[in-house]
Amino acid sequence: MMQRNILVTSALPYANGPIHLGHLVEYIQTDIWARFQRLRGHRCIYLCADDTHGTAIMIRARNEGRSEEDLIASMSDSHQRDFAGFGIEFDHYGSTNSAENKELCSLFWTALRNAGMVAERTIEQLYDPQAETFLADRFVRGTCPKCGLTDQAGDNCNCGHTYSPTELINPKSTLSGATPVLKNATHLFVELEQLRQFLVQWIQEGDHLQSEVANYLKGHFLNDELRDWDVSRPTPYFGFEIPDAPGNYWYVWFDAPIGYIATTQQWCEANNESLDQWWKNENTEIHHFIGKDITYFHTLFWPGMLKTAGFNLPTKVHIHGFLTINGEKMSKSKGTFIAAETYLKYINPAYLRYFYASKLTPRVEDLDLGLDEFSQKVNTDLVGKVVNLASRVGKFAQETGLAEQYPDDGGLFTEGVKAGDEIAAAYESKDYSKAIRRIMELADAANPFVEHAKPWEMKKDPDRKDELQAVCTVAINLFRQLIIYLKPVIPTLAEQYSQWLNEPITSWDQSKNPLLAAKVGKFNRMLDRLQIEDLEKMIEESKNLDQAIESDPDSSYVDSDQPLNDEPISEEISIEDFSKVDLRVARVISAEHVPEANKLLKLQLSLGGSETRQVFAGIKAAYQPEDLVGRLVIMVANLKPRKMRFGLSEGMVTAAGPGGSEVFILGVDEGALPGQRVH
RNA sequence: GGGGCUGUAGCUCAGUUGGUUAGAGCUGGGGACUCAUAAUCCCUAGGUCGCGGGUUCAAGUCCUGCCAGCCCUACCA
Repeated sequence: MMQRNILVTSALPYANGPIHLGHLVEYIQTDIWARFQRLRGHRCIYLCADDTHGTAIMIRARNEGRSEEDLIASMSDSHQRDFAGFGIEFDHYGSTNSAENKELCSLFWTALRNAGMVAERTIEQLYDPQAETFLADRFVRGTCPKCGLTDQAGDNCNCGHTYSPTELINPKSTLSGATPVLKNATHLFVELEQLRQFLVQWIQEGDHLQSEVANYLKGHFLNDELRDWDVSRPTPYFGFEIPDAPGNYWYVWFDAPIGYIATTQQWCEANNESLDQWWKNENTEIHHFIGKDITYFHTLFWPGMLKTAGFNLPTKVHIHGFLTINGEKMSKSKGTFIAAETYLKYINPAYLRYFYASKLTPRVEDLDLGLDEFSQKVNTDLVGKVVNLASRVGKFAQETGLAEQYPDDGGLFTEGVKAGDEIAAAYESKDYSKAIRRIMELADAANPFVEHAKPWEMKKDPDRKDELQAVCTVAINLFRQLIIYLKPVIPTLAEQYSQWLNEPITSWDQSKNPLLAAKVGKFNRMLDRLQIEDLEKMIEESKNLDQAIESDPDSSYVDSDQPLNDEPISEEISIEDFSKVDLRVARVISAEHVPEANKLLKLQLSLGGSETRQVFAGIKAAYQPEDLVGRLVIMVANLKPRKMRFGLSEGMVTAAGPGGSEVFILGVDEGALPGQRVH
């Protein structure tokens, strides 16, 4: 077999938050693929790094009163600890804030300049004179220029209008509360349109992308002229200063993917390898694993940059969907926003690796972690079928050892060898669910063999010792085959096997020949059943963690300042101003979905007696209609009715939260009656 | 509104280039065994393959229309 040289990466996690189960969908699937390739005898290096630059890091470091370097160093430690906990085995873990990365950024930059692809344009942007920084749209709030609503986001208003932050009336910086001023800033743009022909071809030919991704790009980007990409940010910015444009920094998404190469270089230096061997060599494969949210950075900009700078293009960009838990988006309040660290306290990481593998397909689909399904699958498959096979012959085998010749097993082992090719093909094409399915079919065939042979009867008859040895030899070799096939997913199980039989598993091909004439050590329990209670504890702790997040342990009521930062307090008003708003207690008497609307529920609210109001509320993602009926809510009763596509909305239901599924309706303590005014 | 993906047994999914009575695992029901982590084994139930057209000797599989779900995008709050 020809040995392939394969370089694999996962997306670089951003250094402003801990690793959670959603991230792990990616790192686990990449790790499985890399381990599989190595087991098959290929050269495969798996590289990753922290993504460390940008405004968010700068602001956070500022808020925490420490340097950016300090922040990213501690974040990198915690990321690497979490990854190690899940058995993610990087050949090297770097940082985008490295000397190597800086140098490579210059190299890419020069190439883009030389290719005549960099354009300079002055744009007018809001600037916070107090924080001394330019403000991205999301850091500005103010009054909507179209409808006059106060405290609206920098790029769009609750009234539905979109605009530029420069059009906002009375804008405020969310960083300092200061009034931003308009300031000219020169930005540098990469003219991607120049590479259009190349990109169109690269995207649609050569199987670099899943077909649905190629279609998506074709429909969304390639139909129109490719817009210039703004790759510079004026000072202050945490990142690398652009050498030929002092006072300007490369935008974080410029230097992040270059981090793949910089990390390779660090690895090369440590291992006496040449970078060109990996990144300028047509015999090397480059595989990026990423989530669907960062598709266009990796499928448009990145290939464009690589092409221009003369590096290898990705052989394949593998794109996956998001994680849902029990069919819903991860939610902090429901305790399903589970940090890697929290999971590790309660549950064996091998189980998550197995479960993800059993659900992953080559398509860009969201993966659902149903907690009941999770425990059931782990317990029936891994414990009941796989490990049980070894467990049930463990004691006998310790006495008999393995036979010199492989006994007649009715063709089971040979079947397993045949299946091995299919399983390998499934791993290769990232169809892990298929691989797992085939492996479990083998396990399903193995247990009846032991059952029908009845080794426990042989054990009672000294004359049948050879038969007993034969049964053990078969059972252990079938188990061994399973373990080898599962090794990319659950390497720890292979290690346990190796200790037991004193045989290291280093190659996929070991599955083709049975282990014979070997001593068998004492069998130790390999996996415990997954307890529902542990899952419950994990959820409970995740809920608490959310409430206590980043709080001072000495104080029980230290809440994050994030909400206030996101949305600062509005300008002062008089009591008369407030009294204009007529808030009323109302009872939800009916609630239903609006078929054509994505976010709206249609509510009928009763103000007591025969007074009712029809209100459309953007809470579909957060509430089920049936859960609302009967509840008391607080409504704005004198709001001018608004005609919507779906009907007339005669008021507004009050709620807090950023939106989407994070919406929390205001309630009222017991005793309040519909129609009563809120004073 | 535009684009994409999906829709097969209660649940999770297989169904190869269209070819005989549509499959598996789990769950459910009945039985057996005791080597094994209340594990295992045997038997069994259960499907108008989202719906309607069309192509074909033959369609879960191809074409088309519709419906539903999810995602992206736009609009709407």
